[in-house]
Amino acid sequence: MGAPAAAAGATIADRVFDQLRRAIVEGEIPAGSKLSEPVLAERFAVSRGPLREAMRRLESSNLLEWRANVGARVVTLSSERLLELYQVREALEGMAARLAAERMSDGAVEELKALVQQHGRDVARECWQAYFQQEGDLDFHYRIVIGSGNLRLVRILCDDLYHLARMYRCQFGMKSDRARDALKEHALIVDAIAGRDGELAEWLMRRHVRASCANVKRRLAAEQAAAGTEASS
Amino acid sequence: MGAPAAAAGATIADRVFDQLRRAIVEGEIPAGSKLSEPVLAERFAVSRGPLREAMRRLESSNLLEWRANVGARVVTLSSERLLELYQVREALEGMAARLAAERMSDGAVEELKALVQQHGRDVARECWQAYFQQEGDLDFHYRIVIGSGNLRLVRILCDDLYHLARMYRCQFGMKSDRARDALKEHALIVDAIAGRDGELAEWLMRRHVRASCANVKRRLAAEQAAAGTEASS
DNA sequence: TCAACCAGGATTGTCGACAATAGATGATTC
DNA sequence: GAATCATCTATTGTCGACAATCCTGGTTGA
Repeated sequence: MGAPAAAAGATIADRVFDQLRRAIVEGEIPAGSKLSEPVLAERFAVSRGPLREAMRRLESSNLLEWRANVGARVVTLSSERLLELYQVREALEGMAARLAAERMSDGAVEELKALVQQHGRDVARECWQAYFQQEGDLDFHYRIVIGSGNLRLVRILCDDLYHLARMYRCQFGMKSDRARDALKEHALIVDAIAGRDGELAEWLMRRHVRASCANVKRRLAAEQAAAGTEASS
Repeated sequence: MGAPAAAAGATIADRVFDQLRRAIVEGEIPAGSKLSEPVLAERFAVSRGPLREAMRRLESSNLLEWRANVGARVVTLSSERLLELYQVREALEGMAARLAAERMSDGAVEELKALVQQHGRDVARECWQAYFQQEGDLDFHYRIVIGSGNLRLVRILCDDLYHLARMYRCQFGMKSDRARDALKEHALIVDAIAGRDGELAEWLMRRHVRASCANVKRRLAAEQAAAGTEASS
């Protein structure tokens, strides 16, 4: 699910890649901080070779920024970049929904329906809320992207962007106060996909992503304002 | 323009990255072929360390496929993958056009207009045709993506997808028999951007990409058919 | 004859050491 | 006292060698 594991016949570089990514995404290594190769090599008990390979891959995933002869830093999160991320997601997930409506197998559509119903029960019970619901949300989006049958789309979204999105969630501490609305939107999207209406599915998905984005914007603005009054008091 | 150069204070791995990418994109190293680290290290006169780093980056750019303990292969081009690429481009470049219409500076819009007019003159003269026009096409799309002001979009399209697109062009030997139509579509897109009509710009850009895709599909089908008769004759 | 098994060779993965570069520290000069 | 420059240290970039793994071909057994 959370896709942590390095594959079976994995190499050291693979393992370090996973571990380091987790540490960065979850904020254990703070955003913007410098990564020292000797330090990390010791921490993971590997030599610098595999470590550098892992870091290079993290760089390609847009989690690290590399400067020649200087070193690597964890990317700094900013609200601008977060909004950029939402714009890209809107475009790509919209396309994914359209394709999924056209090509997803009937079985997969049924599973998707079941998933949304399960989420509905979870939200109604209002118990596991926040974090768990978040994972559920990701699961929903994952399935549609995979259902698109477009491997390049899957790569871009699942291998790169979703990790970044998770990083923002972890570090900006976003709990989902939008679960109820989001769930409704999910249900509509599933209906469109089940009805094989690609155009509608895309439109709904794009609106859904924009709504998430607007919610985040609102929260950021509120935070900003709170910080402002705090500073001036 | 073609963005070949490794930056000034570049490292060996950077240089090898650029050279190797060029060799792969232009088909000097054939698609699907295996890359031997010792052989390549000798060819570029570097040790395997920087070479492996370059290869890892090529892998992240989706130009290589890596299997642990086995080695790296150049990706194999297929028509399915090409169509996938067009779908992703449609989504992303559509979004780019929308954002460009909203945020591109007036100066940049003027330059874009001038570019399209220049292309118009080139096509009318019908001299440099094919290759040059192709580069011109890429230039047009580049500018719009950059004009979107969305750095993540720029990265995905310019750093990865466009190289792949160029690889298909080089190796499927696609000459542009669509220059005239494409040019008209470009002109419409520029008008929409200049009119700050984001929705229209997106719609036009998506249609433009779909038209390119349809053209490629037609050609592939024709090739397929030709190969079929050839085989049965 | 065919399948499974077992070296042999070659390639990839990993490591530690050396070279080159950037940034910091302190001395010198205006 | 501040700015500049030289030196010095720590980090990164690169290399060659060793260890682990996979593919190939031949061999043996049923």
